Amino acid sequence: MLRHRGSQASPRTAAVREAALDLFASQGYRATTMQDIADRVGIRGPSLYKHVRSKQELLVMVIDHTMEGLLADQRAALRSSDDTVTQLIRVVEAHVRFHARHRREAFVGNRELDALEEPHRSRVVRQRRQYERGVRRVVEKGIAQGVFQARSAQLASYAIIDMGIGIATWFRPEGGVKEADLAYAYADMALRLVGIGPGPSPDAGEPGSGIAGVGSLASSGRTG
Amino acid sequence: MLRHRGSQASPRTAAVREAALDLFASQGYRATTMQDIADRVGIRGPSLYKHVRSKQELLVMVIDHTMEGLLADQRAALRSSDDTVTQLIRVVEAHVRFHARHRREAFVGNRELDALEEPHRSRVVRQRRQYERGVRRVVEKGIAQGVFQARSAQLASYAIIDMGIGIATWFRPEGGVKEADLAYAYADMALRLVGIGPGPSPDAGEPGSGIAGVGSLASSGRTG
DNA sequence: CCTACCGATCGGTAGG
DNA sequence: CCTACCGATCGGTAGG
Repeated sequence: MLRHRGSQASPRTAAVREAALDLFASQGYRATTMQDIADRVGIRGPSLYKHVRSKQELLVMVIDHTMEGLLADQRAALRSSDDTVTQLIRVVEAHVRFHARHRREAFVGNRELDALEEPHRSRVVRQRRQYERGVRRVVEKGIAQGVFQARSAQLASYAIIDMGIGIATWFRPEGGVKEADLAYAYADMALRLVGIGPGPSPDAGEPGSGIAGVGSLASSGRTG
Repeated sequence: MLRHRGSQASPRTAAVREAALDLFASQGYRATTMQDIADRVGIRGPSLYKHVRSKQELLVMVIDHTMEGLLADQRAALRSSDDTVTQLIRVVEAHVRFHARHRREAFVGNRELDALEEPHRSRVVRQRRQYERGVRRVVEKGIAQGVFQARSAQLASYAIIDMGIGIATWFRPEGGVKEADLAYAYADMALRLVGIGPGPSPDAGEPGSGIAGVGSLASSGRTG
């Protein structure tokens, strides 16, 4: 899932993209200079232009690639079943797994959307709306079928999406929370959110323990 | 709640802070020039330095003010009752109301944390941890008392906080969703998340209608 | 609060 | 992939 497009280009070009992704995630797009990227790769600044047309192109590639992966994963989840509950579970799990596995990409896609020049920004905004619609339709279908209860399908789907997006902010693979456990926990919470209450079996987790090892990407802090 | 500190200074100074807040929210801190701020206020760029020491100081003021307001609201919510369910409801409602009412502030506080120089950044990160702890402790207490069921207090509180943060991204006061309704809806969802299932009375909302008028701050798009 | 201006940074190009 | 370098931008200061 989400094999780096860069792996088809020269190794150097792939390294440039990886360096850009990492720096955009940790410092921000505008705070990252072409010099920073070149240093990371071990070449001189101007040499980057042998691999890439502009700094903006690097951002476009990172965000486009991310949105395509996200949408593809969601489509697969939606196609996998006709059962609404199963669909919601899989859509949420795909969402969560993506944000855990591709934290930097998701983080950049969220924070640097404004740094995208037209027409790229508008295209990505459309893709994001489409992605949100995918979640909302499942919630609406469940409500119509009487299997979900929710005050507002719109608010419930925003809440579900936003809690998943937050994962990219604090999740750390080394932190001890396994991606699968995270996906299951969030799917359970999403189901509860829409009025289905299986919840965890009371002895499924260790409630008081919290889950260790939450660190932070870049500056991490959260809330505001 | 959260009266602009600027209102104590000269009207011009207040205008400078307001312009900075608005521009930081819509364009980002780095993308905003002192020239932009001066234009908005109707003075020349260098004249800004009669009101403010630096661009960074403007960001520090915005974010500090925001964190103080957020923490004060949370403390009031926590002090208001000993009942854990009531506390969670009020903490979530305060969180949601703040992110709806002070969207720009919350947005800037979240997105521009990295743009803060030391020691400001570290201080704000500590405040954010404190804020998160406030939510987590209520969840932990509820679990210990047996009134909440959750796999992980940590994950549940992150989910609750993150869904509220998301509000700053899409909420529009003109959008037709009233702040109070938003707060109630999110408090209900938070309760469900921790295993309490009152949910809305089945006829409390219009499920299929979604809620109209969700727009976007700055570029808005979400997810990524 | 203004004009004049500085010093530094930065994305990108020229021309090998 | 490199050296040399340009043009533009920008935060901030000098000195009224």
